[in-house]
Amino acid sequence: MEQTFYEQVFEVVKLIPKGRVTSYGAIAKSLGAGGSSRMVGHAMRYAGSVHPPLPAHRVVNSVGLLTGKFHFNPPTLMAALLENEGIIIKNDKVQNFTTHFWNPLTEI
DNA sequence: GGATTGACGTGTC
DNA sequence: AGACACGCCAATC
Repeated sequence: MEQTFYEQVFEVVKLIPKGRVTSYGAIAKSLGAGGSSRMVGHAMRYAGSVHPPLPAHRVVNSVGLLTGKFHFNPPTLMAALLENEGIIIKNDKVQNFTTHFWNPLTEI
């Protein structure tokens, strides 16, 4: 099986350290997708379909907004998990986003 | 099989 | 600094 774009996305997401978050665009860039950041979002939609549920709660948009929180089982689960990892969520938004940001381009 | 939407990002006004 | 517009490509209708 060739590593599809989605599998690579899953791999990167799984590599996100605990207490850290990243953005769709950063993942897309690290995979060479560049502007195809939306593909990362589509890949995340498969997060609930894959066997090991991906820590999709660690993936937010470029401003640290929990855009996909409504796709979680209880929509509040995303913020709850992030807060459980020491990340502050306010107004469905990651506080100190740049501090908790995990750059796959650099850390991978 | 064409048209629309979408867990987004970046550039421009 | 906030709001609007465009692009990217896949999945769904």
